[in-house]
Amino acid sequence: MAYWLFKSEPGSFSIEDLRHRPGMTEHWDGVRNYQARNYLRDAVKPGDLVLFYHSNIPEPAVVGIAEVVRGGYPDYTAFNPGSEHFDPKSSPVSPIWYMVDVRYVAAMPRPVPLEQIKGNPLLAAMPLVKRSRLSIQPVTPEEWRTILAMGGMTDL
DNA sequence: GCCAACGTTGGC
DNA sequence: GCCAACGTTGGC
Repeated sequence: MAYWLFKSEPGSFSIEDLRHRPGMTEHWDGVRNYQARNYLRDAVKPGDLVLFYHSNIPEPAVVGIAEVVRGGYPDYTAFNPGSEHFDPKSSPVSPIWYMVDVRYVAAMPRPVPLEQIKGNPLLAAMPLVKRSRLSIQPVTPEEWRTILAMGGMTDL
């Protein structure tokens, strides 16, 4: 079982969107970066837990927890010319892009803002802190525990 | 809205 | 295969 951090712009998909569809799984699609793709295709597995991060807003923050319910499979939005994520180079026979499915687990009692994450020496090695734009990134068990504690979640 | 970081594209 | 140009991400 592994831990991850997934970024999303809340304007397109937020923890609230996930929370308001109880029991439903959501496709985490549209990832169009090779390093992130490799994680989705090869490493993200059912049962893994995810820090849900809101990016590109005045106070970016970790806002909740999701669980992976299906590991990497071809991102079919790449096959659809009508999709904003369409990629003519990807096809069902040789897909380039991958997606996973997640379900809602919890919202943080207190969102953990990027500013606090940057201020915690235990979290200094996170790609997030090192100004990486990577939208799917691994999280160590220690980082996971630290961020959950900062967010007031003691029971996960 | 700006712009730094950095990934991708394409000419050579 | 290099690298300049270009596009995107995402913090501020």
